[in-house]
Amino acid sequence: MRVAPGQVFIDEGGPADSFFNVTAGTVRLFKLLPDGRRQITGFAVSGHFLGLAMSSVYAFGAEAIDQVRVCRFARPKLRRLLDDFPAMEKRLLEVASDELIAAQEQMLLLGRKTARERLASFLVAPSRLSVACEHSRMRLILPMARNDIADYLGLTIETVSRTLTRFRTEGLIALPSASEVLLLDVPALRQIADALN
Amino acid sequence: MRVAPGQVFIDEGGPADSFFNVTAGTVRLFKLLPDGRRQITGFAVSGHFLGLAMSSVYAFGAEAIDQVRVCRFARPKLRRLLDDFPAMEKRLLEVASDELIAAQEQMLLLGRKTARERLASFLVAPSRLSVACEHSRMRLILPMARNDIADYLGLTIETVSRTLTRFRTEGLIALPSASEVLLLDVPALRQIADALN
DNA sequence: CGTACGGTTGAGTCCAATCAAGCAGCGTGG
DNA sequence: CCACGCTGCTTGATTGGACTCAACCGTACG
Repeated sequence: MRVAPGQVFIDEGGPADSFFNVTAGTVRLFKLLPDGRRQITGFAVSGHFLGLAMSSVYAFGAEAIDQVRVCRFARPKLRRLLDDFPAMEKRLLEVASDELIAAQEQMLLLGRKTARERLASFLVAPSRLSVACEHSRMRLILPMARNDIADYLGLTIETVSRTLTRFRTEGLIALPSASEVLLLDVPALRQIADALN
Repeated sequence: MRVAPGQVFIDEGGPADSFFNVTAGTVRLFKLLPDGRRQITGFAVSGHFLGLAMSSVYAFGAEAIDQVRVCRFARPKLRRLLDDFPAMEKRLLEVASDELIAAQEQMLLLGRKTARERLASFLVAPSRLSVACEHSRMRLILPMARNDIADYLGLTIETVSRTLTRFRTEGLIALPSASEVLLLDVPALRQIADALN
């Protein structure tokens, strides 16, 4: 199934009749408040499972950031698949367990870290697949916009922008273009992320 | 296994060699930053599973709030148990899935809700087992201190206190004692919690 | 060339944090 | 029994980091 950029293919509160496996592109997962405030709970890239919530309605929405491809399984089909391959269940438990750990890390970030620490954590997150990586440097391509980063980190777009330019003036990063970040001092950023100062 | 109040029985970063099932009391699960900032990621009461993280080290700490009893399984024993009873695996997946949903809800709270909304959410949370419940009122007994509530909601103890007294002056709650809360207008609190105003 | 959109930058505000007293409950020991 | 100190909670005054509001900039695109 192909999903165009900006298209919502899971809507929060809707009947959870399907299960997805992302095979290409980047997806944002989010929750909304009635007045429009949004919290992005995570980004899903190739390989991620979506909608493994064993509940009747989706607890979050999912929207394609760029061109996305997903494998869609109807819920009964998934059930049969799980019955036929018990190893699949074990795998899903592992995945859920990893996501739980990531979620707890994110709670720490949202509840207790400063804007500076949040941005640093975001940049050096292990999930962030670097394009190029030489000694203590790394080149990142961010598929998401500032808006998404802000809603992921519990900040505003302005604070994200300001904090990034501050990192730039401090020589910690470079910003060749809006969607590209060069980490010039990964150890320093990691130190900020973990509040070791 | 009995755990005395205040005793840490899972420490973050320690080798994850055991799996626990809480059978009595209340446990706080938390993550720490090097400078002492704490985020409580959840409270576990009777029936909750702990340490199902399929990783080699615990991603969070666990500490008894009051007198706690837990069932402890060594990791290999759990493995055998899962192999013998595949239904157990299914059950664990359900549990993990539910916790993931709760974690996402908490991310929304921590990232986007105001102090007022956070406290209201905390008070009317479905997990909160009411002692007495008549029409739109409810009596709660909180096993945790203000400190724990603050660290759970990403606030300070002072803000928790102030917000609760504000609810009191507004006639939404009563505070017979520090560990007791009477919800006088659950619908109104629910409305605040979900930002429907 | 003009418009639109995403990002940056600046000025001012505000909500929650910090700093600092006070207060109430409670177990201890004189 | 009551002063004492301890601990947890509340309340007040002030600060500050992130938000809000607003202008500006640059790139993409019709």
